[in-house]
Amino acid sequence: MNFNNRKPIYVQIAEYFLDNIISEKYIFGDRIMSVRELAIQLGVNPNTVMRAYAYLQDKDIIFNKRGIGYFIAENALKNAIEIKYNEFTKEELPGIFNTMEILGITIEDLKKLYKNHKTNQNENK
Amino acid sequence: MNFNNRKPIYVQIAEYFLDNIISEKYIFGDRIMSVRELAIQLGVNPNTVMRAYAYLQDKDIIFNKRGIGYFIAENALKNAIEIKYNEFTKEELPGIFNTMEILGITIEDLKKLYKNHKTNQNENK
Amino acid sequence: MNFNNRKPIYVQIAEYFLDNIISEKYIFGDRIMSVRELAIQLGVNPNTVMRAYAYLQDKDIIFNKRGIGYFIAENALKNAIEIKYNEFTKEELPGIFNTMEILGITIEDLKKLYKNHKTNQNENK
Amino acid sequence: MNFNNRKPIYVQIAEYFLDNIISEKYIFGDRIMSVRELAIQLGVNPNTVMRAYAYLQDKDIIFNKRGIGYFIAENALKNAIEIKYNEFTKEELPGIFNTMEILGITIEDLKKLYKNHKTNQNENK
DNA sequence: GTGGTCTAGACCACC
DNA sequence: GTGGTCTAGACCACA
Repeated sequence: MNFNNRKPIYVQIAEYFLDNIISEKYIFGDRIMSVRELAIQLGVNPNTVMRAYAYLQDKDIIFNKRGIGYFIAENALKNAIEIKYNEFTKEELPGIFNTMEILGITIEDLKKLYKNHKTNQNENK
Repeated sequence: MNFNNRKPIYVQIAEYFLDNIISEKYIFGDRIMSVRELAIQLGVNPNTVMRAYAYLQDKDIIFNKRGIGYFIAENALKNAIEIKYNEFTKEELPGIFNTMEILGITIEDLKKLYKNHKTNQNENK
Repeated sequence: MNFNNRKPIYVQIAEYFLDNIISEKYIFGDRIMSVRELAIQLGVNPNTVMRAYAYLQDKDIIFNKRGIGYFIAENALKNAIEIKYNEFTKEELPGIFNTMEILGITIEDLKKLYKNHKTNQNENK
Repeated sequence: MNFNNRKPIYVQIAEYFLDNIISEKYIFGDRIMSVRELAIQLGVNPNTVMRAYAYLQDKDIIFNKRGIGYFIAENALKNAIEIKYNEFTKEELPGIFNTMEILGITIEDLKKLYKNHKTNQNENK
């Protein structure tokens, strides 16, 4: 995983799980890596992973069996979608729409930018 | 001006000028408020305003006449648009498009969300 | 490090890093002193160091790992040379050449002055 | 006269006189513009001109006849050369030589840069 | 009056 | 521990 500097690392870790739960790579009951393991794999301080897990646990995305590990919760999929969707529409979109108006970018323009985005993505594969 | 907590104040001050330059409320040659003046008006420390002005000067949006004050630079409009546009397409859009794919949101869905956004905006007026 | 009064301290700190990157005393990946550490060592306020670091980061000379510290960036050498060279040829040389013409100093004269300079340097060692 | 922002305006005004005295456009006994006149012509605060004149008077480059005006002093040429030369060799050159060493620029390189400089100058005429 | 630099010290988020 | 932002207040050069 490559971290960018615009968001806290622990947030990026949490998002990684949210995304993979939504795309159902992780499903109810799956055990996820231990804090220590993941920290080593990511080259990151265990506290940072811990913080991501604490966040996910708080949101009912994962749960903890003491002494055993962390597991995907029953409502993980539903909750993950809800979190992501709310964040998207309430936190991100207003700013985006605002900027679009200031710059005079229309939804049609956005469509073109989206196509470019997809093209670039495929090229980098 | 109301500050939100998600971004540093000095960034929000700089953005205020960028936005108003793009909408041509400020044009080439206009003098902007002195550091002290604006600081008092915003209820903020002069250093904080200074930081915003230093950023804008570095980006060729404003320039300084010694002992007199800050003025909108000749290429302010061009540069402001460039900064805002790059910020938008390079920093914000990729994340947005990513989230849209994960959540299965299409450009058509976005259009609807945009209409809602506009409606809410008008209601709050 | 001894500061002179002709330039702001934060500029002199930044130049110290530029020079040492160019002479390859600092290379890609090296961690530099933390803001606080360097501030104490130089007997200077952390804000002043911070300002130098912010400048260097903006110019892609150093980068930050969150919560860990600042490191020499990959293109630090290239960028540092470019900055220094541009500063030299665009800002300093024109004035120098102008003064030389007014005073009737030739490049040959300069060569002699350079030799004196080197001699004095060695005597002071 | 176009001012640049790297030096105080009053210094640039003083330098204008020094240069023109050295090139003997102004000679002993010439009356120079009054403070007010020059201030208006330059679009500058009279205090700023006053400061330049005070500096020049202090260095025995000009003198004042009360109620009449400022005049070029007898030893203006000699003094102007001395000031300019000292400043050049003591203040400017050491820094230049230093930078040259850091960047690995030789006197031969400088010769080429000087030729470019002259070429550009002629093109702009 | 203008900006520019600096200090001292606080508080916060993050690792 | 790390950086980042902000305040309060000082001092200075310059116009």
